[in-house]
Amino acid sequence: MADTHKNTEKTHHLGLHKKAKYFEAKDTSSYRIRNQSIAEQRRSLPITSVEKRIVEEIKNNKILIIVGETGSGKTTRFCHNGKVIGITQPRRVAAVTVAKRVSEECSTQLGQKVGYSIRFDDKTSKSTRIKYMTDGLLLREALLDPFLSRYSIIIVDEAHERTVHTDVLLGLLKRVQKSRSTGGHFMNDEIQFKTSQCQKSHGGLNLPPLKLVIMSASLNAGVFSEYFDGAKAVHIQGRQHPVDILYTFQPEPDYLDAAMITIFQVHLDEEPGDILVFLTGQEEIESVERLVKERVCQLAEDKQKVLIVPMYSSLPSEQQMAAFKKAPPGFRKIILATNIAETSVTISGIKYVIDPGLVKARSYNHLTGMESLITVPVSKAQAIQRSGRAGREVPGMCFRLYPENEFSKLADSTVPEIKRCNLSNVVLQLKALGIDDIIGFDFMEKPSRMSILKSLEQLLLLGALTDEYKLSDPIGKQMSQLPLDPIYSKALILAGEFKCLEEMLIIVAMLSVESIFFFPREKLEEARAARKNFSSVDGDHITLVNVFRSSLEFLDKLKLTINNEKSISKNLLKWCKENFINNRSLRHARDVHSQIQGHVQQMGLSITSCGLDMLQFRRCLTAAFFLNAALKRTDGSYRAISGGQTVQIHPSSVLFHTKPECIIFNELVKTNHNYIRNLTRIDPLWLPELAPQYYATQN
DNA sequence: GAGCACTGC
Repeated sequence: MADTHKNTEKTHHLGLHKKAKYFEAKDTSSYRIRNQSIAEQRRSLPITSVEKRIVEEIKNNKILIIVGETGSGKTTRFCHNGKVIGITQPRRVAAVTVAKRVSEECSTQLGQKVGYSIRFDDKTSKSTRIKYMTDGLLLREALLDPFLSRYSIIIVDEAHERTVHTDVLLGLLKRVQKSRSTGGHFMNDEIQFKTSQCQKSHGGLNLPPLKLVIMSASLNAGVFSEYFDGAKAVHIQGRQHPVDILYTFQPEPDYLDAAMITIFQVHLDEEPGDILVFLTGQEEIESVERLVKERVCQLAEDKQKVLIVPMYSSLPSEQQMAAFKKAPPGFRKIILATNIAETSVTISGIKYVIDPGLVKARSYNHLTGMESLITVPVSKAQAIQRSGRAGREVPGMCFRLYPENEFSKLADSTVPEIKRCNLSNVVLQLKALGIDDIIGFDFMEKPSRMSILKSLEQLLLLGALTDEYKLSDPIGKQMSQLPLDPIYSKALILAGEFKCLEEMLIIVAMLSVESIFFFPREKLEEARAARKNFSSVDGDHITLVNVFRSSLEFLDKLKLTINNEKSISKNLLKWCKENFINNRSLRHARDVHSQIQGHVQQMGLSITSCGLDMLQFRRCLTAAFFLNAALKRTDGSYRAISGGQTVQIHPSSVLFHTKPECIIFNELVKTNHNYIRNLTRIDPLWLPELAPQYYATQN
């Protein structure tokens, strides 16, 4: 009863507080003004004539910064001296879709003149001259070809996103460009040696200069220009429709409530058009979905035509597709989305954006090695990106659920990822590229000295570096070749010695993907029962091995009776559903598994199994993950040995109820508590025995 | 008793 009353009161409240009261309409919003002023200040050109100009600019400049929504592909219609133009993207899906579009525009078959290359999927050939790829992949290529000799031009798209890969790539490209114009003197001896061999095979030709184009949607081109020694920046006006930005008069104490009110205000008062609401996570989306559904029922019948669609990454792909479907005639679609709708997916039909201005972001404490997910205010750039989602097809509106003076207090842009993550992988790759002075490396934005030192220390403990902090041979070299977290690469090398490489390959594949199990709220008991079939008393690692092997057995049996690819994957999907396993994650794990298997075979490691001797496997896990050990306290919590933090077993672990005395774990994440995930029980005496370099001096 | 978003020859 009380609930109903509350609800009607709120609905009423909506009626009273019309737009003009609740929101301050900023028709001459800072957003539009800013767009305008760029157009005035810089020589902005309509998109059709821009192409010619850019080709001209690339001819005349070694480096060019292009700012604005360019419509990727416009700049890539030419190439020279039989070399390749490489275009990098932060995301796989972007690399694929842009490549497809450009190859269609050129009327060529994908994979011929225009192709793409991403992990697990290479659509290029000898005749490919325009190659789209992920930036991470180009970094990997640089390990084999340090001068990127195949490329004449490299275009880095979406540079404003400042992912770790983009930042490292920019540093590398700056260096490669300098060395290609000075004949390679810039690189150290080892790389010069590699290059001279490489050049011999190219008939001793000197490499032509490398041209760079940096594309950024950010309004702040200055940082890129400055980094590339005052490189020329060209501004291009976007093809966005105007978006009216509306702010609240007062700060909203409860942003979910404010979001609810706004959803209904738009639905009842504004003309047709879909609504996109930015929320922070799955839980929040589920609860808002329930609340909206409840309140819709209380509306007049002709106002009940709404379609509510949740959208977040861990949603099974069939359900994600629902967000892309058009709403039935007369219906309004309301999409409740995480950050995924900010850049990763584009949903058509959106006219209204509701933005509480918050995001759940990963932060990393390099002192404790602890990652945490915290809800923080978005940056100005993020808020602008979000509001832009309303103006892709028609003029739109964006409701920011905070006052305008709060907007001005937001940070201009999000802190680049390289300043808030574990750098072990970055450091290892730079070392493998022959860059020994990591602290002196010309990063666009330098990570803290502390976090670099911490990574060097970790790599030293893993044996990837010598006492002089040089890449060790063979361990460090092998580790750098594997596309894995360094600690997983080390685990594979160790597993070769422990004769359980087969099992460890499965583990690193399963740990490298998103969550394998899922526990839907409404079928929790069923899901738990399903997992019991795979559970091991030893912990999550062996449980994951059991899942992987069971799925392969099932797949093999299927292949004996059916030879229709489609029907096989349909059956596998059914098997996954029955077992509450995420089909996408499992497929991804199979891909990682076969890729890494190829790598370790090439390295000459022999893939042997420990059979039923799980003791041996657990000892190997201990030798590999000794840095992540924890001891039980009397109260049932745990103490992480290396960092000293108090931690708890994550409820998703098979050891949640068992609580063994001593465990090793793979992940330490702070959400509501300090949770450790993916555990195996071990004997504490194994630690000084198997990791004396770390535990011999400790107690 | 619980899961922001990306990504890797």
